[in-house]
Amino acid sequence: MKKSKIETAETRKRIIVSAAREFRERGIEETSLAELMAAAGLTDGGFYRHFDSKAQLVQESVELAVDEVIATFENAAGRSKGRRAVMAVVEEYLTPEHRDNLATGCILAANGSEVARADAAVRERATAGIARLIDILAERYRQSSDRLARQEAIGALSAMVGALTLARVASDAKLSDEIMQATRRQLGRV
Amino acid sequence: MKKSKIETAETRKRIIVSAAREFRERGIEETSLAELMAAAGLTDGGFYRHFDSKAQLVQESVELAVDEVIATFENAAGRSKGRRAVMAVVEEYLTPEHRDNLATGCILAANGSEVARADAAVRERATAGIARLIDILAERYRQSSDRLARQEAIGALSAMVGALTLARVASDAKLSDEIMQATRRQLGRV
DNA sequence: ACTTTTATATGGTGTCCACCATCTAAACCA
DNA sequence: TGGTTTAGATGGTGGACACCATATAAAAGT
Repeated sequence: MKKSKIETAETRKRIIVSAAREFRERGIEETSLAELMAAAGLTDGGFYRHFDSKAQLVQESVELAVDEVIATFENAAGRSKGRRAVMAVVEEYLTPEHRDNLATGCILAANGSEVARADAAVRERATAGIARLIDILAERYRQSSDRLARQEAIGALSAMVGALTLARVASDAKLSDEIMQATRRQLGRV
Repeated sequence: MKKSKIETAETRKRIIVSAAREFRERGIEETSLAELMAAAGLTDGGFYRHFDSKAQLVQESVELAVDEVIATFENAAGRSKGRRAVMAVVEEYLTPEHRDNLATGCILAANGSEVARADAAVRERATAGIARLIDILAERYRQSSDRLARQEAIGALSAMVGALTLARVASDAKLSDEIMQATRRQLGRV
């Protein structure tokens, strides 16, 4: 049954949004097209009317997820300036809520090691995202007239992604919480 | 053709060693038993003489890989004391060589997001490894009479794992190098 | 109004994978 | 030494997966 152009565009978008969540929740390779289409309320046969391949959907979903982290960083930084703004991002990033909600969280922490092995198109999108996140933090560090703004921004981003990943690996709840808390505090030191 | 007890034990060990490398290189779920057995110089039929399931092999391989990172940390720290020892670890961890050699590198960076989704047995082994790595670094920070030794240790480990993961995602060689260099320098600041 | 186009459903196909049954020859044990 | 056990090879099996052919019905175009 044919749908109108608007509905078709909406369906396509819904598949991407849904995939961006599922990939972060269950992993990219681990999620099948059938699961994805079901999550979007469709059967899997129609998939190829919207995408050439799973690889193409992965690219677009990664791009969307990357845009989401960027928006989250910008939102968290909000109207604050300097280190205050950086710390607002850190405080929102390293929380039990973020740790426990893979589907809506940072793709670099949710799929980091998988993206590192992904095809060039996917890695390029992720790379652009990393560059943007560094810029967002560096800009704030610079507002605190930090001469090593960019270096600190990179160090902070690395620590955030690493800490969240480790906190998710840790099956010991206490250790998991401690990893996030210690990294938060460490980044808060001048 | 039956093999002697010694040979059997050697074969079993060879499969685990080989798997620990392949899993880091290609990913755990992405590596098939047939590939693993071929890499160990065997056909896949005999696999179940040594292991109950792929899950069991994964557990033992992860354990081995975790032991390897721990040994690498201890070795790099060597006879140095305090922050000097920590920096020796960092300088060895955040190098192009480590970045470009997945198979022999840190499992937390190579399989972080995958291990976070793994079964309880695997996560427990990884968790024990994380705890040990933190202890190794904290002990050194304490030698420099750092009152926040444990917090610094956790921050440093998070930054190392995060930076290596991001450096591997980055398809831009310059950015990749910069991520490692900046994180090295950032961790070197007192 | 009527023809053409197309979004999705249904029902495949070929391939890969974890896992298994069986065989064989060598090691083990009495 | 002869019977038993077993490491590993060979050749499955059933299920999952990416992807495809076809049918259908509704939207688009004339």
